[in-house]
Amino acid sequence: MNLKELAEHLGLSPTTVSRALNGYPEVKETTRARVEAAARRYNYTPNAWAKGLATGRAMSIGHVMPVSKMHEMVNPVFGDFITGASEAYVEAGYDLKLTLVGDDDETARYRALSAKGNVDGIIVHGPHLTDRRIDLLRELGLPFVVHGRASEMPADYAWIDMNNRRAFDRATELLIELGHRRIALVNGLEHMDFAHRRRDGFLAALERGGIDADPALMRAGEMTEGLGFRAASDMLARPYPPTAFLASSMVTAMGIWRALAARGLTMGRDVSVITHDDDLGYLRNGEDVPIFTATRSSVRAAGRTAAEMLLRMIGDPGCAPLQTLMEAELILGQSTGPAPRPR
Amino acid sequence: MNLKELAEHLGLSPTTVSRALNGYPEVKETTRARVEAAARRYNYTPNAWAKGLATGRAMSIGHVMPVSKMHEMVNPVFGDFITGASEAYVEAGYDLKLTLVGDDDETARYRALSAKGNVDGIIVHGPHLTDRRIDLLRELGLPFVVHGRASEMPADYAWIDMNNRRAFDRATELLIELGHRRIALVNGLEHMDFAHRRRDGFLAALERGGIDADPALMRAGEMTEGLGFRAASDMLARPYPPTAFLASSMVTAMGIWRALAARGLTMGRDVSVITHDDDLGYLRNGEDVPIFTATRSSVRAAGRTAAEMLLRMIGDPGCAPLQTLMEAELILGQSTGPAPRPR
DNA sequence: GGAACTGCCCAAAGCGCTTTGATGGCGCAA
DNA sequence: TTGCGCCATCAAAGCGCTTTGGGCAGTTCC
Repeated sequence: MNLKELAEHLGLSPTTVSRALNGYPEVKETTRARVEAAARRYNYTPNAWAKGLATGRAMSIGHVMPVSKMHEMVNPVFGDFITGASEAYVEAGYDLKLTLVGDDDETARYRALSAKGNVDGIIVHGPHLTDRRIDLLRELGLPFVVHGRASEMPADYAWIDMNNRRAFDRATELLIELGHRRIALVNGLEHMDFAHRRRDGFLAALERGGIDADPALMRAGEMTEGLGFRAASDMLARPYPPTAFLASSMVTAMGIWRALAARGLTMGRDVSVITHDDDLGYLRNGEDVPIFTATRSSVRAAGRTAAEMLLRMIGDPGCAPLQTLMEAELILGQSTGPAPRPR
Repeated sequence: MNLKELAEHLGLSPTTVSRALNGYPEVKETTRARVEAAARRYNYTPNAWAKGLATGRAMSIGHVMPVSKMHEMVNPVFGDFITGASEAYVEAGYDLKLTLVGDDDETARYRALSAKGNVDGIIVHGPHLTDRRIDLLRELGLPFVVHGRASEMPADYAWIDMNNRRAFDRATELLIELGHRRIALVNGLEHMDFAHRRRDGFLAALERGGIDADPALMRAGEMTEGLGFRAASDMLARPYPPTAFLASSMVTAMGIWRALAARGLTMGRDVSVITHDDDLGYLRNGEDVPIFTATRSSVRAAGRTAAEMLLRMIGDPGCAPLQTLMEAELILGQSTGPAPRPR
């Protein structure tokens, strides 16, 4: 059933039917009601292609996810982020177009996405410290929101980010207050902006605490369970092992915990662990009592807000780039305790 | 830059340019080369909407993910599945359109997706034992592939599935051979088809081993870490605790492991654990040595195959529904060992 | 009573592409 | 020279929708 057929059924012109369905004021209310009833009855849905062609609006948002060549993995927070964003899209009648790209052909894919004209805006995932994608998108004139920031670039674009620096600063500070002096950082890849900022926060707190950073206690890599396990195993085998760990993700923290267990150490008593917790649906940090002391920030909420920001910018092309900074909460769990007395 | 402008630049008609770019035989090779060069130079990309409208093909595949109301979570295997599927789409020039739906409005969303005509096919995620979606899609006449099966429905649709029954049968058999008699199952929600089949396999192996299934040792729920922890904690507190666990996912197994650790039990010695391992990028089951003994099947490979099947079916509408059954491998890790002597 | 609105509806022109059905030019055989 | 077939190209129709620019009543205003 298309518009023309529907119009014939109703004895109206396509014009009027179109206007009735799109809420234009120049149709009589009784006519509109008739049209809407018929549309429902015949299960009429406007053809997306024709509509896109006629209006120039795609009613669709592109999400471009980098997929790491190394582990051929997509960031596990992605599912939650998308879930949040999708709520906003559904409400606004938008579709979500997903593109996964390897690091190589990325700019080409952005260009194509823009030229094909089948997205109204883009969400950029996983920004690096300097990120050419931002310049490219600005040049293409396509509205976009970055999930995260690119610290080394002028900040005149739209972004939503968690205050990574502050979060890790506070977490480190807490460990110092508990008496820890040998604190290890198991971070994400530090060319990724979020990881770089976390490192900054970590180092800032150490410095305030009068503690020299020890490169041997700092590790960065893709945030897998294995990274946590290997990093912790290595560090614990050293002459002056750390008494506390700061981890960039729950799965990494679980790897650290496994390494502790393998050495017969008890988390929260022998060794303290703080992790960042993205509040993922399938990997809650405990139910009533948190397992890990953690800096927590819901990535799902971030997804929803990012989508809302983008939709607002699409709706009002003149508006300045929106920016949102979310603060993480520091929640106390069972994985931290006072530093053990040096033996 | 659109087709008409490009044609004017070249002093050709839009017809010829279109044919040249789409590989039709009736243009001279030298002309084709000229056209292609110009297209590249002016960065011409055909407008997706116009193309879709003219051809009736959407060049886009819909993925419809149910998002569980209970934990507002999307299945964590999703990211990997999509990564696999996306490889096939990129090669074939297809887009991926993602729709997340709550359990309520699902049929409406499928109808809309079909009527809007902006997908050529659909991948159905998370089928239940009986699943109305399959009837609906058949009725809509849209090609589709189900990731999983719906056991209680006629199997004349296209699907790709892992042999869940066999996998859990073998895993249970292994535990029995190791001397375990009190074996617990911590499963996914059993109205989901995969979980139901795993349960069947588990029960079949118990029966062959002459062991009565104990309802107190069977738990089903959303496959979170918390489920594993709670189920194992409860069961271990019972008068006759299990000596082995079978878990439906890695995160659940990690929850079980945490419960063991909390009671001072060592996995692989005091209590054995086997899990299913979807071979997720960020949650590898150990690097060289597997942490868990596991039934393993790559969900990423499944995603890729599902996409290829769907594309083939779209390319050849006459072809019968394709079906693929993948076998899981049973890999030995450190989490299993002989049943301890009863005290 | 005529002019100027207003309310409701319609015809037709696009949007950018594909595809059908010509068209003109050229070589070749009769 | 005429006639035929083939090659390379083109004009125009159409995909299903929105939107511009009327048009025709009926109403209001001076």
